[in-house]
Amino acid sequence: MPFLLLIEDDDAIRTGLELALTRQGHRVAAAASGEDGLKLFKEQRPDLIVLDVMLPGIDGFEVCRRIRRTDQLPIILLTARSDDIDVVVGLESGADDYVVKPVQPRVLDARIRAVLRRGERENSDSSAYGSVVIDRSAMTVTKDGEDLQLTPTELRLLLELSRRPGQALSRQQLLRLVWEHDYLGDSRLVDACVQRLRAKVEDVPSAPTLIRTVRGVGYRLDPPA
Amino acid sequence: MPFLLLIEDDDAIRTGLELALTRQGHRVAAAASGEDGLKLFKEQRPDLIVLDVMLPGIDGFEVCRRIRRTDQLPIILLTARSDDIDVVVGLESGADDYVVKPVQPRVLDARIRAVLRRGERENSDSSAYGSVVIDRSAMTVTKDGEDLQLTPTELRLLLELSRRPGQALSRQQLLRLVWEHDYLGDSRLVDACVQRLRAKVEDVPSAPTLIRTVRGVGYRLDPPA
DNA sequence: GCCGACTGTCACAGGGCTGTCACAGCCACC
DNA sequence: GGTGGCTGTGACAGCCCTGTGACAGTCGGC
Repeated sequence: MPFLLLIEDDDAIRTGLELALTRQGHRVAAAASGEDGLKLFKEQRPDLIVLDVMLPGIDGFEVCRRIRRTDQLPIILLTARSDDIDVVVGLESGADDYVVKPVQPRVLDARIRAVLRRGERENSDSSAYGSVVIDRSAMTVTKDGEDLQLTPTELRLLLELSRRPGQALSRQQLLRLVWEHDYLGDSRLVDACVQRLRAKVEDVPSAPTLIRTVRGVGYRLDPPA
Repeated sequence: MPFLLLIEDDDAIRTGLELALTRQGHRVAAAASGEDGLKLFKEQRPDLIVLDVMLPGIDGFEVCRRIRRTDQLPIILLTARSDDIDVVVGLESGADDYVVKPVQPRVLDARIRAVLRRGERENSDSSAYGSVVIDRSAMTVTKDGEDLQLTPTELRLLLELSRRPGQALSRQQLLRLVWEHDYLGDSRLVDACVQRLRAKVEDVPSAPTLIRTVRGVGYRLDPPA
């Protein structure tokens, strides 16, 4: 049974979600502030954290960053504002997913299960996307059983994308993850690498089904149907 | 029935994993610190160790190194941080596998069984890679039945590679495993030894099929098809 | 349908990575 | 002390990778 920590200052929402998530088969601990949340996190070591962004005192982003300094457990951000700024800041502070309030408990539940499943897959050595199989320990990628000769950068790009299947990653994020650069002027660096990767990985590179473009954001690796 | 030693300081995680692993048919001993773990290891001689990295006092890497000085039993590292640094340091300190927390018990169970299976194969006195046969008890390597006169370093390199067939090992890792050095400047040490080994082992040294180069990473011994 | 913004594509030059080799120190063994 | 084999080093060359910038193509909003 997954053990969740819910950090949310609004009493009504917190109590409601706590009840709903418990009913859906999770074990739930709850905190009403960032400080309490961090304390509870250290004491109880949950499997996953659901974290409100707007908190009195330490805000959600900061809580997220502090946890990320030492731990890698999944974090889902809960935000009342749906604008893209929050999403980007949130993901960059290390969250795995975000959900916009008001949220239906079963939507949140679905996200929770998805993120936990993703974690399980990451722990496995190889993952398959259609005919493409990524073997993390051999550091090889095969398609229909044949070895794809990926270059180091292409491989790193694919590995980072595959760590977050279904999640859109901005060029900025990819630049940080794959190239360890901070600033991407308006160069086509990421696009060019994606193009090269597609040429090797996709059946029809001009109509990609694995590595999808998310217009205005970046790219996303689609999980198998 | 496999006998495991679990070394983990967090009471909740330790108890939880102990219970889960017992249910999955393992016999489990548990320790809450590196010191206790080493003591228990010497007393009880488990088949495999599951070892947390972040421990008070002696940390997991150090525990791993100390055990490796005398013993070759499989060790699985448990780490909260998923960044590559830890993974690399972990494998260099002699671990056989690592798992990122939070971990689902059945994922850990799968890893344990995989590592044990691999161990069985390794402990068998000889393994064959195509026409090349490694005889561990005689410490000889033959090709098409003829004895290959490998030098000590070449032999150690081949043995380390063959401990993890199909897994890419970085130059850094190989340096630690084979030479017990810490720093590889930009010397060609590993490459040179690989070259010499290939000259003796491969059919066509310029087109190696056994010891493959993993560009940007290092080398990998390909298991027979 | 038009326009602007965004993305795909490509060729090229520079550079990083690896394979290769000769050589010198070192060690063990005579 | 001599000898021979083993090993690490550094230089070098070649190849492949990679980032860039220009341009074309595409998408979405109006």
